[in-house]
Parts: sequence; structure tokens; C-alpha cells
Amino acid sequence: MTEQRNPVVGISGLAESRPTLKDEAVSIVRRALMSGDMQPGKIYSANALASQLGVSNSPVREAMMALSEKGLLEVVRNRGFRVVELSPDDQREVYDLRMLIEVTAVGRVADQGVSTEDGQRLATMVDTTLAAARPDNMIDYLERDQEFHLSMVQLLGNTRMTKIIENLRDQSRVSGSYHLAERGLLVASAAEHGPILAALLSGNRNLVESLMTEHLSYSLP
Amino acid sequence: MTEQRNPVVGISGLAESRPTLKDEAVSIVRRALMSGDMQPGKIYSANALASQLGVSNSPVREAMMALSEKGLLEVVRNRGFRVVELSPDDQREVYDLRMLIEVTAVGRVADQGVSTEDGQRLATMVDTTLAAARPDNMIDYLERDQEFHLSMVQLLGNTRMTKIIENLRDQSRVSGSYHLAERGLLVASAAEHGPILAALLSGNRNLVESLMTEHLSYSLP
DNA sequence: TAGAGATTGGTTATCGACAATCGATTGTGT
DNA sequence: ACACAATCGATTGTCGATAACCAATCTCTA
Repeated sequence: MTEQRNPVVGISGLAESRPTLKDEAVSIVRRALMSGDMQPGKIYSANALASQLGVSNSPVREAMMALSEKGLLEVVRNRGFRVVELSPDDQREVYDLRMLIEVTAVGRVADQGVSTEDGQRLATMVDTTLAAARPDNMIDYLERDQEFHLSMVQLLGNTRMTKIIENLRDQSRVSGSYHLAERGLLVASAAEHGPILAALLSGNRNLVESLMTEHLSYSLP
Repeated sequence: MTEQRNPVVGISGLAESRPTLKDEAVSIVRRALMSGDMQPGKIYSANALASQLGVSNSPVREAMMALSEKGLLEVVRNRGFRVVELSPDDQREVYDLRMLIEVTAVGRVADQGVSTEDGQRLATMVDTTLAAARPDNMIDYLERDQEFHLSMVQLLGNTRMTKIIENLRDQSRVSGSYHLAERGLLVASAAEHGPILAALLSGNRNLVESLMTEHLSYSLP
């Protein structure tokens, strides 16, 4: 019988060419990873999460598979999905890549020039990020931080490069970026965004790159 | 009753902690993409491929989803999976990234030094690749070429960087790398591997990087 | 006691089925 | 002839069920 199925309310009540259940599951799990609701090293069951969300296993499974491809989860056969726990070596792998790609990307943007409009937009982000830099507000802060950095990179126009950088940053975030809060370095890190943007707008590539290099060291343990 | 299920014979008859059906499907589709059996721009049905392989839709679907994550396919909602067709802009995105990452990676390997053993292994690959450089042998040749380049990069020990480079090279390969064969540049490209390896072994980073830079221009249209 | 082998508990990997959805095609009215 | 609505065919996205599987626990024997 054509009974109305369990509506499966996602996040937004909006109905706009509805995203697939898999997509919703991806963002839910992703958020749980970033917020620490899912802890590194622990194994989680796709089926269990599926029934929590009120959907069947398939879309949730696909979501966790996708996150495994991105290196945020590990598939443990017939056991579940383990949240990755970056070893010191892993962390340096990610760090090295970010130093190479992310720094170069922002440097190139400086070379290429930034429109006044984009400059304004970025300046706003610097402010809101700094305002969000409170230890009790880590999750939101990290989101703003991510937005600012990705917005700079996006100006280069290389979508693949942006995706790669986003993924690397996500990997950094999962395995505790909490040493920032612990050490009260949160505001210090946010405060560097201003000079970085200034250098970017002035088109000083060398300066931007050295500031970015220094800035990235905050993501080291 | 514990009845023997449909055996679902994969490719290799080997039974060694059997890979998942999804994994088998991934390599099958991947090969089809590289060989041109699946053509850029065309849409293929996961279910159709599933019944061709004698398995259900789920693992094949997961495989094609994974390849979509990697940028080799595009999901077209309720229509199927389209083989990506790189626009000129897309091709330059990939090219720019390879120039940045792949060249740097090989350069760093030169700095770091290569063991005699590894050098031997690479030298063998140079030979077999050159031997495979016949226009009627494109698929095999491309496989050897890939193996040589990835083996160099692997020596750096950054697994994530290797994966990224592998993915970028795969993207280059899908959308016809056939201009090589067409223009008879195949042997010319393979012949550059020797000097590259020589420069690598001699630890001359600058030389390696400039040779690699030149070499990559073969992957441009 | 110690160790091999059976049992258990929980999870996935895979299956087959079906409604929702999309693009193309056909049909209709002006 | 043309715009627009209804229909059609194909494919996915999602579902619920189940056997295969892994790790850990328990049992039994030497």
C-alpha cells in the first residue's frame, strides 16, 4: 500500500531538489567528527546510526564509505567504521602537504590580485572569526576559520585544489585540534588572519606565504 | 541450511582474504575507463553493469560512487554515471596541480637520496616502459608509465601525497591521453624516463624538477 | 594451568525488490 | 506550426532481510 513513509527529517526544513539521504548522512557524520561527538579510535556501526536517523542502512553506509575515501574514517571489515586517529607520522604527512599546497595557493592569489568586493567579504570573515574565538565555542570557531581559509583559496579558481585543501584541513581537524583551546592559542591564531589578509590584498606574495607558513604551525601538535 | 551461494567468480581465482565485490567492481570499472571501453561523456548504468558481472546492484553502485568521489565519474541523478569529460579548464586545473605536487615530490626524492636497490628497480621499469611504447599497446604502456612515476613518488614516503598524485594522473588518463599515440609522441615520452631517473639518482634536484616539468607537458592537449 | 577448538554476539557485505524521479516522447489544444 | 501537458521507459535511491564474517568469550581436554 502506498503509505506515507517515515519522513526522515534532515537538518533544514527546506525542500529544494532534496539532497539524497546519503548527502544528509555525510554532513551529519562529518559534523559529529568535527565536534568530537565521534571520537578518534572508536568504532561506530553504520546500521546503528541508520536506525538512530530513522533511515535504512544503505544511505548511511554509502555516507561512511565516502568519508572513508576522504580519509576521515577507516573501514574495519565486519566490525564497523573507525574514526581515524592520526599518528605523528600521519600528522606530518598532512602538514607537509598543507605547507606545499595551501601556502602556494594563497601566494598565487596574492600574485593574481583580489577584487575590492572579495577583499571586503574576506575582511568581514576575519572579524567574525575573531569574534568567535572563545574556548567554549571551538566548533563554531573552527567552522569560521575553515570558511576564511577556503574562501581565500577559492579565489584562485582551481576547484580541485580547493577540494584537496579542504580535505587536508578536515583531516587535521578530526584528530583533535583541541590543543589550541587547551593552550589558549585560539585567539592568537585568529589574530593572524588580519595580517594575512592585509598582505594578500597588497599583493605581496612573499609576505603572504611566510605568514601562512607560520600560521599553519598552529595545526601541529 | 548452509547452502553454497553463487560463487561470484571475480578476476583472479585466488582466495586470500577475498576482496569485497565493491573492490573488484572498482578495478573493473577503472580499467574500463583507462582502456577507453567506457567513453567520456557517455552515461552508464550501475544496475546494467551489475547484472553483466552477475552480482547485485549494491556493490557496483558503491564502486561507481567511489570513482565519482575520485572525480572519474559524475553522478547524474536517476540517470546513471557519466564518464567525466575534462574541459580545457579542467585539464589545466589538473596540469597545474601536477606541476606543483608531482614535480616537487620527485624533486624531494632527489634531495633525500635513493638506495641502490630502489635505483635498480626503477631502472628496470624504465626499460620495460620503453619496450612497451608501441602505438598498438597504449593501455599496457600507460600502466607501466604510471607504475614508474608512482614508484618514484612513493620513495618520499608520504602516502597521502602519493594517493593525490595517483588520482591526478588517473584523471589525466581518462580523458584521452591518446593524442600521444596519434602524434607518435609515445616513444619520445618514454625516452625521457631515462634522463629523469639518472638525474634522480645523482641527487640533482634542480635538474630532476626541470626534466619532470618538461615531461609533464606531454600530458597537455 | 594452558591451549585448542567451539560458541556467541554484533556488524557488515550483499541481495533482490520497489517506488520516486528524470529525460524523452507523445499527445493535445490553440 | 507551436507551446504545453500527459505519458512512457529507464535508472536510481532506498528499503528490509539475511548469510558471511570477525573478535572475544567460553569450554573442554591434556
